[in-house]
This record gives sequence, structure tokens and C-alpha cells, in this order.
Amino acid sequence: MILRVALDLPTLAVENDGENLYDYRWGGSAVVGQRAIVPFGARTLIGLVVEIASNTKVSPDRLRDAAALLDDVTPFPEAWFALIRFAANYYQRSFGEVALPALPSWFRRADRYRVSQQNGLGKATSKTIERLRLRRDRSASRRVIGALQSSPEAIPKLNSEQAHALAVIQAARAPDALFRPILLYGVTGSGKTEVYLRAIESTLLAGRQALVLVPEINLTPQLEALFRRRLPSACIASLHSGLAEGERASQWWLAQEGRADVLLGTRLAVMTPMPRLGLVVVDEEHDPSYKQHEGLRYSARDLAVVRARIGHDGRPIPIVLASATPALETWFRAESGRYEKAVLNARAVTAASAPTIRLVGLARTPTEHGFTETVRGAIADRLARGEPTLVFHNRRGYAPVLACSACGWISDCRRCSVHAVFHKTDGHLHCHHCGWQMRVPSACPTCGNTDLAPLGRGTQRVEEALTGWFPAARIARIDRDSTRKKGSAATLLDAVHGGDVDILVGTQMLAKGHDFQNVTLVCVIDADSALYSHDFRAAERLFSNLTQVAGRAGRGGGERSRRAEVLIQTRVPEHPLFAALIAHDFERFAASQLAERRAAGLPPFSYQAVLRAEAGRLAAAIDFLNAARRSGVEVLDGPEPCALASVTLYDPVPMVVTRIAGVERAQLVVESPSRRALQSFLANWMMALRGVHPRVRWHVEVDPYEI
DNA sequence: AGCACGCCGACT
DNA sequence: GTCGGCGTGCTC
Repeated sequence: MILRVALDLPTLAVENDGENLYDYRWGGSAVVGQRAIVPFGARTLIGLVVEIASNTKVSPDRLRDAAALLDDVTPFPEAWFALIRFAANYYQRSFGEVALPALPSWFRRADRYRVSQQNGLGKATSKTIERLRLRRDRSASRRVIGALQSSPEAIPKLNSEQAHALAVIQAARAPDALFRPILLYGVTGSGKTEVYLRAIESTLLAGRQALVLVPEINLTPQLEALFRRRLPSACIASLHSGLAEGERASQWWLAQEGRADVLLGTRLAVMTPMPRLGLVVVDEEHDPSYKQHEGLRYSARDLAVVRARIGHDGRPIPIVLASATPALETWFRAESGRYEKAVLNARAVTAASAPTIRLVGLARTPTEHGFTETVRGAIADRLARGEPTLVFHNRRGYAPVLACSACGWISDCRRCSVHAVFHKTDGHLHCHHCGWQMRVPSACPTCGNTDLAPLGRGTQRVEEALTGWFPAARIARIDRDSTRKKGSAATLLDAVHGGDVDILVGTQMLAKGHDFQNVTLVCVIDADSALYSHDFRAAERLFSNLTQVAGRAGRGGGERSRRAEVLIQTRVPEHPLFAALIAHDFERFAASQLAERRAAGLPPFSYQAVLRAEAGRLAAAIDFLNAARRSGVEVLDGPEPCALASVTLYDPVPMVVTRIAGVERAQLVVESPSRRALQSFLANWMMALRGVHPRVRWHVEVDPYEI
């Protein structure tokens, strides 16, 4: 018998078309969806049995025996294969490149097993897997005991919109329902969580599993605690990159075996096999962190939709995409009727409790350390009242660059085409791209001048300015530097919640999901950099960020909430984005953005992919892309030109940050108004590119987020 | 992607 | 005399 095995390898040869499977001889029994230990060159790998055949095209002298078949994990179900197959085709990867990284590394490492011979067949044993099994069983039972000990608490009553939204989700469960993803659209505090919590509850009552995706690791413990309180008899597993290898494997195993009722996780959880999946929820569906930026560059939100469409037992299952500021792709689909829209009345909530957003013009107003008198005054006012203030500034470090006033030297990274950022707290220059660092020079390295000036402003400098003005205030800073140590973020946040902080300075990471009850003032020091960006999604991101930031103020309710305000400093207060933001009018903003995108032929009115190349010299990367472009043009003029006619190949250009860690990077954008045409072109193009010998590293990214 | 094989410079 | 640099080539 021949096992056709998927390995975590790129499609290497042109003749390895399709799924890039490797054939092995095997004399025992085998089931599709089992893992196999196989020899590959000098290595021993774990692969996945994708087909079982009686013959092979591989010549007998090259064919080798599989070392062993593994039966410790239940074979993966057909629906999972369909998802992986879709992702592999869509993102132009081999089946194994998608399937194997979807498993926790525990189940991918051949060195966890000892292979011995038994009746002429390889037999694999592993003590570590036995230990993992115990751990899995323990964590399942602990969960149930924990649930019994918790109190069944006050359950909020649904308002009419929530009840309607829930009914929409329930209707999607009907046997004859057409597949339509549900956009659950409602501002912070409108009760989205309560709606999908009820949907999860009824999913569990029907004996099915729910998959819930969240954008950030930080949000999992919070939501996990809520789920445990509200679903006390459920087994809840969670999965994110912060877990240790063994813990991740045992959580994954619970979901994969069907023992976990709810799987809560970040983007990597989207490909976990779940044998009785009945509902998918993507919380904050617009969040950029659903996009994976290395390896397989997938969108977990998009794959979640595919997963729900594939569904269970050949029938689609409901999927809920929740957001206050949906991605324009999602919004467009909801507006055009491809997605169902369930609205939690934003306006009612807005009128009652949303904070007042005010713009503070910077153009004709003097500032000190980047602060206008208005903002300083507002902070002083809150200090006098004993109410905490949040100050947002999306740039870490002390100053983005250090410069010599005499000769013009500036602190550039040696290996990247960016400035090294001055960090005053540790007295070093840091490259935020490659991690390179050096002590701050006491004098200019080129002319010896000792007067080196920090230019621009980061969170450390903002903190310093505030300390100067308000020496008695308790000021804390939250950014990637201040929270690097494990648990330090939690300690800082506890201090804020405990009322031990008067002014909290931080980057965007401060805005996600945290509820600061007593905050009545939120300040944004400089909102403008995104407005000048060349990235067509910059405005969309800014609107969503500012909405999220504004949502941090006035959450306690009552008189304080009514006084809550958000002050945004900007040089262009007349920008239409701000008008929509102040009115809490996402719909107006989305309509104007979509009109612009339509006129420019940008997503969601077109589909994009990029071919990127990396080389020691930029010219080598550009040369490769030019050759690739010529080969792409040939593909378009080739034997099946009709379907591909609408594909546009742009010229290769260096990336915005051209060099990172000594590697020069360039890219070429491909665009088409037809997803089918783009997909079919990419498949043919990749085949052609694999034929040429690669002198540079290259990869394609489908649906790039930033180009 | 790894990993081996292979052919040229600075070390015990 | 060997250790090791990374160029090229193969893996069912």
C-alpha cells in the first residue's frame, strides 16, 4: 500500500503539481488523517496521510518505507481537510505548508517518538505524549470542578435589538438556511458580547462546539473568565501564542478531541480541528492582528468565514463577525447583502453615554512638548478633581531620532533603512525593526560635537513632560518597553484600576479591551501621521483606533460619564474623518471611504496580491521581480487568456522600509477586479516562477494588508 | 526549507 | 595539516 503524505515543505519541483505529496510504502493498516513518521533525505519528519493508494508514479528505487504511523491523535475530519485545502489553494502554498504548522509543535516533532520494529512494521512509542495525555485529561476535569464551585450569577436581560440579533444567529442554524455571515455591528457598550454569549450557550445546548476568535492575547483571560462564569458546566479551552508548548498542545487536543465545548483563541486557533463545531465568532473582526505577517500570510477572519461555510456534516454553520468599526471589506459585503447585518442601536447608547470628542487645532496654537494649553489645562482640571487621565501617543521611546546640530549626523540603524530610536530610560539607541541597539554616544560619531538633540516625541518624552508639569501626580507609562517583563502589564493595569495612577501614558496597546471605570479624560497628542500616509487603509485604521481610544472614557456611567471628554490634537481639524468621528458616525465615514475606494479601484472593489523579493542587493531583488513580471505577462498572453484578461501587473518598487537587517526588499503588486481571475492567474504564475532558478528569496502574499 | 557534499582561507 | 565558510543540489 502507498501512503501519500503531506510534509511541511514548499512546492519544490514543477512536476509536484497540486498538493505536493510524497509517496511511501507501508504494509500495515492506515487511515487518511493520521500522522506518519517518514524518512526524508537525511531527516526524519512527521507528515500527514492525505491519500492511500495502491500504486505510485515514483520509481521503486526512490520509494522508501514510512517509519511508523501514529495513532495517538484522532484522525482529522474531512471538514478540516477542506479548510486546509482551501487555504493552501487560496494562499498559493502546498497542502503540507498549511496543514502541519496548523498543529502544535508537539505533534509535529519526530524526535518525541522512538520507532522500533514489530512484525516487520514500524511502531512508535513516546513517553512525552503519555505525559501530555495526562495533562490534557487533568485540564479537562479541573475545568468542570472549577465550574461547579462558581456561583450561576445575574444574567443581563436582552434588549429588543439584542434579542433580534440573537434571533438572526439562531435562524442561520436552520437546516435549510442559506450561508450568510452575520455582521454584529454596535458600538462599545452596546452589548455585543452578551449576544454572542447567548448564541454560544444555545450552541452548547445543542451538543456542539463554539470557536471564538479574539485579536489579542491580552483579551483572552478577560473573556475566558466571563465565559467560565456564564457557562459554568462547559469545558473551555484557550489557545494563543503566549502558552508554553505543552499547554498549547493540551488545549488544542481538548478541542480536537471534541471535549472542549468552547475554544477561545487568537488567529492561530482558526485552524484547530473541531469535530462538532456549531458556531464561529470573530470578535473585533476589523482588527489588523487577524492577519498573519510571516510564514503563511493568512487572514484568520477570512478563513473563519470559509470554515463556517464548510461547516459540519456538509452543512454550513453560523458565523458572527462583531465590531463597532467593521473592516470596509466586511461593511461593503453587509451593505450589498452578501452578509447579514444585525445592528445594536448605536445611537441610543451614544446619546446616553458616549464621551464628547473635541478637536484641538495645532496649526495656529503654540505647544510645549507637543501639548497645547487646552490639553494641559484639561489634565490639570482632572488632577484637581482626582479623576484619572489617559494620554495616547503611538510612538514608543523618547525620540524617534537623535541628531547632531553641528554636522547633520542622525542616528540611523546600521542594518536597516530607518532611524534608530532614542530610549532615554536605558540610554540606548534602538532599531525597532531589527532589534539592533547601542549606547547613546556621548559625542557625535562624525564630528565630536557633544550637543546631540532628540528630534520628535515618543511616550517616554511625553511622560517626562507631564512629570515636569505635574510633579505631585502619579504617572505611569504603558508601552511595549514598560511591559516587556512578564506580568508587568498586569501590575501596571492593576495599579490603574486600584486608583493608584493619575495619568496613564501609553501607545495603542492601552486601548484594546481595557475598561478604566473612572477615566473622564482621554487625550490624543498627535493624530495626524496616519492622515498623510500613502497606505490606503490608514484612514480606516485611524478611525477605528480613535473610536476605540474614545471608548475608554466615561465608562463608569452617571455624572462623571456625562463630563467625560476626548481631546484630539490635530493640524487638520477640518478633515472629514474627524467630523464623522465626532458625530460617532461610522456609517458616514464608511460610505465616503468606499466611494473613494470605488473610484480608485481599490479593495474591496479589487483583489490584490504582492510578489516580494529579498536579496543582499536591491538590484538583484528588482531584477528578479522584473523577470517575474515578464513571465507574468506571458502567462496572461498564454493559452487561457480569456479569464485572466482583467489582471494588472504593476512595476516592481522597493518596499517603504527598503532594508531590514541587511536585507533589501522590493515588491510587485498584482490586482484584479475579479477574485477568480486573480486566483487563476496566481496559480499559473507560481508554476512558471518555480521553473526558474531562484537567485533571491521570494514569496507571494494574497490579500496583503499593507502594500 | 534543511541538510549534505564540496572546494578554498586562518588556526591548533 | 584540519576546522569551517557558504555555493549548489536533492529530498517520495
